[in-house]
Amino acid sequence: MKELAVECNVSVATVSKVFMDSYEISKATKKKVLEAASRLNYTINPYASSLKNKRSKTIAVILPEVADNFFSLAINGIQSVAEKKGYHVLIYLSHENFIHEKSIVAECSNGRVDGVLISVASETISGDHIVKLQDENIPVVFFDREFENLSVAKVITNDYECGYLAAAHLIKNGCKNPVFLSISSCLGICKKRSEGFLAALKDKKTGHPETAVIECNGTKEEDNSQIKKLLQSKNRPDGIVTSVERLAISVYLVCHELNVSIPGALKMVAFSTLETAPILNPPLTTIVQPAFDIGKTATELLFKEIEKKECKIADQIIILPSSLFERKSSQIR
Amino acid sequence: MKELAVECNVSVATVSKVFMDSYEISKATKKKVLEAASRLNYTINPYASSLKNKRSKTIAVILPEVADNFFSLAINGIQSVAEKKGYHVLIYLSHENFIHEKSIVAECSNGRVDGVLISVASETISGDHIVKLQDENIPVVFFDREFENLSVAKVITNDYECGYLAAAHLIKNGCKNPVFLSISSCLGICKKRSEGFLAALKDKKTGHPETAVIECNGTKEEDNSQIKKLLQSKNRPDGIVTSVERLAISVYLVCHELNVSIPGALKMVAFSTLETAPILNPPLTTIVQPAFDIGKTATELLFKEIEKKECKIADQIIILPSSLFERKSSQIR
DNA sequence: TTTATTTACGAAACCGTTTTCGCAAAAGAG
DNA sequence: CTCTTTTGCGAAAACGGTTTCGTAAATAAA
Repeated sequence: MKELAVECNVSVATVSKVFMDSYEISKATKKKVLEAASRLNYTINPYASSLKNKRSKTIAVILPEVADNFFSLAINGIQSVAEKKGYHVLIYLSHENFIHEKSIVAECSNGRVDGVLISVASETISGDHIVKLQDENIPVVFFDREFENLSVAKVITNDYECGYLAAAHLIKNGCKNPVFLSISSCLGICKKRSEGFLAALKDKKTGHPETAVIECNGTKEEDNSQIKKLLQSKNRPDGIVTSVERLAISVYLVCHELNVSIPGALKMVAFSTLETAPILNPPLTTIVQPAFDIGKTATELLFKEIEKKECKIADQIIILPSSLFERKSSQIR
Repeated sequence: MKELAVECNVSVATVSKVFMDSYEISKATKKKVLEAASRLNYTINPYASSLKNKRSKTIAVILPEVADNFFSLAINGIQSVAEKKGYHVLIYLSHENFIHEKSIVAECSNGRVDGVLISVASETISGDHIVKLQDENIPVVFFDREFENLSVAKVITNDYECGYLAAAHLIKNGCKNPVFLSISSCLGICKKRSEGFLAALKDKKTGHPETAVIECNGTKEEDNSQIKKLLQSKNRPDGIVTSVERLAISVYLVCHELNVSIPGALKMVAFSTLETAPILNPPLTTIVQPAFDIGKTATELLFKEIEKKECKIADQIIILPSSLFERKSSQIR
């Protein structure tokens, strides 16, 4: 900037003001400086700028994993609005691990980011790290996976209703013993989905509510063998609802291996945004979350607070409904 | 930091040195300062730090899109090493658009990042923006999708061989007229895969090399209708190799719609890391890239230059082989 | 005991911006 | 033609660290 200043015979203050597009500077000098800048291809140093403004123009996105198609789509939504605002997006992966998530969140509190979007890990058992972040005046928005009972803005889907819907759908189609595969009993998303699921079981007086929610929170191999055992047990279910995408794939793989016919012996509904759902064998009935919109809306909400248009977003809850796509995996045949 | 200094009765210089773990500072004061820091929960301001060191501890990852499972896995690999090094990861999406890619790359040249990992957009028709980046002394590594004829480090897979392998596999299994669905004639990855594909056609004296490479570079809908037309034409292929994941899904969807039997009427091989390949209808023969390792290796290479362990990585090429998983979609029946 | 060296720390300059404040010159008002 | 206001710009002080260099005290060497 100093070089540019001497090149143009002005002060650094003037150059800075040109880049801020200040009204104090005449058209003529603005033009002169900008031309010289592009000639020397000079651009503002973002960190010096951040230091001065206390604005990083960066947000953090904390995800449990990125292999799930849901999160890929959500990232797209997030990116689309961040970019429009001229913001940069830092990605962090918690790998479903609470300790890891805490250390990531801690990294976000020293001014590195202006806001945080987070979908909590399945192993997260406390919201203290999030509260601490808010205490440091960093806006936070949960998207999809919230941690309950916190005064934090959230963009989620209608999990309870969808849990209910999934169970009701299976029961309507003849299931006598449907089960729900959860990944965590702490996770808001799983709790609500399973609660809705159980409510349907009770309403329809079907199945065994006491044992109908099964937790799969191991490695992929552990989950697979757990599912295998489940499908070979004497009280094996005739219907499964999976709470996340990867469990749906596991169930399919196990069924192919054990020759369990879907939907003949087992009907399935999956919470999933899998693009390949219609071309699976058999086509998979899915409850699909509006992943892109969840990401987009959460980011818009975050910016409301970052830009102080709306000072307190903390208690705002936005619910974007999911929808059931009925396919062969859950049909009567 | 100033507050912390007075709290501990030392100078800011000393505090700074404590955090740098300088040998100049005694065990005792280090302990004192660190304790006070955690009590006041103080952490170093990253941007002030970056400004002074000219190190951002951040790398950029530029991707065409994130919906493709390949990139999700690659991000995991990238993140795994960046995290170990204490680096942060900025994600940018080019949406396959060249102009967009250029503006993203430009953003990376003002010190915001210490290095760039890029998988180029399919519409990228020049490498000037990349060269410019290198001129600014920002290390760059291509991963998976390179732009050819540039002196830039790259981590890629054995595309030519795999293209050859795919065609040979189809021909061996009885295809008389296999085609290759490309997304761009400029993209190194597609060029090599299609060249390998064509070489096999010539070697085996099969098919119509002049018309065997078809470019699908439109929207999803445009690609779908192009594929539909292809499968309804009188010279319709009896084998398809798709260069990217999304085209494989498109072909399957179209085949389901048109009732084209796979592998009866059409055999398929896809370049893809789709986790659902074995449970598709029919199971899909894939050539799977070691996505995680490509990301990981590329990042390691990048850090070699960032940390100046190896001054010039520019011409290094690392090839990680892909492997063919034969499934029903390409079998003789 | 004197001199040389090591240890532990502080003062101050600097990294590249932004912003306040002051001040001329130009323009407008009376 | 004087007086006020506006316009256009520069000097300098931050922002929060890092680093060089200097120095006093403690230790070692002679």
